[in-house]
Amino acid sequence: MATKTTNRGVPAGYDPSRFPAFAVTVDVVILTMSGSRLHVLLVRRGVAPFKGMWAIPGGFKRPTETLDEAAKRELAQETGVDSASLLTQFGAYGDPERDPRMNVVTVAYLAVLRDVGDLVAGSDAADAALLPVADALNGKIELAFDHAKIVRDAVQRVRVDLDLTGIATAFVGPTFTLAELRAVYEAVWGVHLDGANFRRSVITEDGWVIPTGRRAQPGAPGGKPAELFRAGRMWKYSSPIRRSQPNQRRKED
Amino acid sequence: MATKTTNRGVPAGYDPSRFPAFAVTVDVVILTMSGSRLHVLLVRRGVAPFKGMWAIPGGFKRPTETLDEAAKRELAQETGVDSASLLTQFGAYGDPERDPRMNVVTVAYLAVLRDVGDLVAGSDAADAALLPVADALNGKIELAFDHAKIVRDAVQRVRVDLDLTGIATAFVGPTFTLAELRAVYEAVWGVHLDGANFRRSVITEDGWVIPTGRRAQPGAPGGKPAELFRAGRMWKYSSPIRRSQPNQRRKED
DNA sequence: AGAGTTCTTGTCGACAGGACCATAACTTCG
DNA sequence: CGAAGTTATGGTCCTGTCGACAAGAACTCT
Repeated sequence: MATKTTNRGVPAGYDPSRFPAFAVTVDVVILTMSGSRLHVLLVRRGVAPFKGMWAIPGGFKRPTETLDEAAKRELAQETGVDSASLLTQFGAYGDPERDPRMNVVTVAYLAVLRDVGDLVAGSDAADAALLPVADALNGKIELAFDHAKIVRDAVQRVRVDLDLTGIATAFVGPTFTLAELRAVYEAVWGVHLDGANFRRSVITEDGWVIPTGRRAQPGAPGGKPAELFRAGRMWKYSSPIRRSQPNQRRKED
Repeated sequence: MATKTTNRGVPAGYDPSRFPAFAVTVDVVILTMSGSRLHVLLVRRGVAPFKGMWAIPGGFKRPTETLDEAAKRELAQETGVDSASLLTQFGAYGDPERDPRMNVVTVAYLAVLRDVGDLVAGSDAADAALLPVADALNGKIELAFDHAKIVRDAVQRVRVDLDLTGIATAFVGPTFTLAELRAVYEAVWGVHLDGANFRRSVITEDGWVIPTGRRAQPGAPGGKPAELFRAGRMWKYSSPIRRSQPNQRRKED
């Protein structure tokens, strides 16, 4: 236990010049809202292993690009969207047996898009689909590799980011109603928020939402047409809405 | 732009069987409290590149171990501590030029320890030291590779974890005074917390701190001896103290 | 026109959290 | 030993925040 390390912690008997080689991939969990529920973009694998199963899109990192650039490239290839601002790295996965073919370490990114539906249509419909995250989390949809855990971690991350950053605006369009924005918080957190209180929290202090003067078309059952807003500058730093009960006070140990 | 991808997003003209090889390392940012200030464990590099500069400890991941196991092994090698519970992965770094020798992707972990001082003494004193994180962040200490950014991200992470998890108890010993616990929040967040209000927040609801009946020895300037507590079960889920002003309301855009 | 739905404004009360003061219990110094 | 200084602990007060709830406004459908 006295074998101390000076140079980057290389233990005795381990030759640093003959380092083990890994494949490095970048996987992207693409989340979006569809029908007031959270959805994830999945692709169906055409080759073994896990042939025919659903998986999150991804690919090899190239030696000349950064991890962020690789994620941006994968996102553009899969959806055609070129927006790096809502790409967030949230984890790395390197279990030895996670890929039966070889040693592969993957770095996972989270991308939040609004209405990716029409973009998926550009791809082969049989290969890519928008599926509810609830089905992926409860095992109703079986995912290849360790992608179930990756999706679970991504949802966990977006839950936290929702009251730490302004990621909520990435789910909605350039203009939006407060009900649309509220639906994001409700779907991701799985809670119910009072519409009146939500409006007050967002409206009172300025910098969060800016009224456009226009109004949205009411839905099928009618109702008063909602005001249309666009995001203010304050969303870049945090969210005006905070999760009420972050501590669950569970009974079990 | 129509080159669609079906199998894990491998683009046309890119042979997946000849994937680029990377070295994968695991670096550990070891944080601890020393004199009411946040400190980080750094080692001095003995070989090129960046010979003589400070760096965070780390080493190659082995093909047979997971990333978490590699981080745990590195932590044990560096400090002798074998406690996996406070090891948290917080980022992956893979810029092509981050290591001038070869393509290396590193996965960064955060470890929070109490009083690592005596453990460092077991190592060669000239090679490892506990230095204030403030000096590493403001550039007073120049770090090798992109380790300055890694340390910055680690501090950012522990700031967030402090009001989302019970990581505060990892900084203090098995028994502690409320002043010690408060010092953790104050040092990491850089704020001042009222001692009386802090006590009330932690004491009122039970499950957070459990009185041991004993009292601590007062320091040099005297003062009433403080009660000694140990951590309750609620720390496993969240923290009783939350950051007051998460939104800075900055003027600039 | 009337019922149903959604959006929007208003009111009220509970509660958490910060500022502040007073007291207790220890130290060191004169 | 007494006085001054320091820290811990308990108490009060006050303000702002947040949730529940009620009521009106504006639309769609039958």
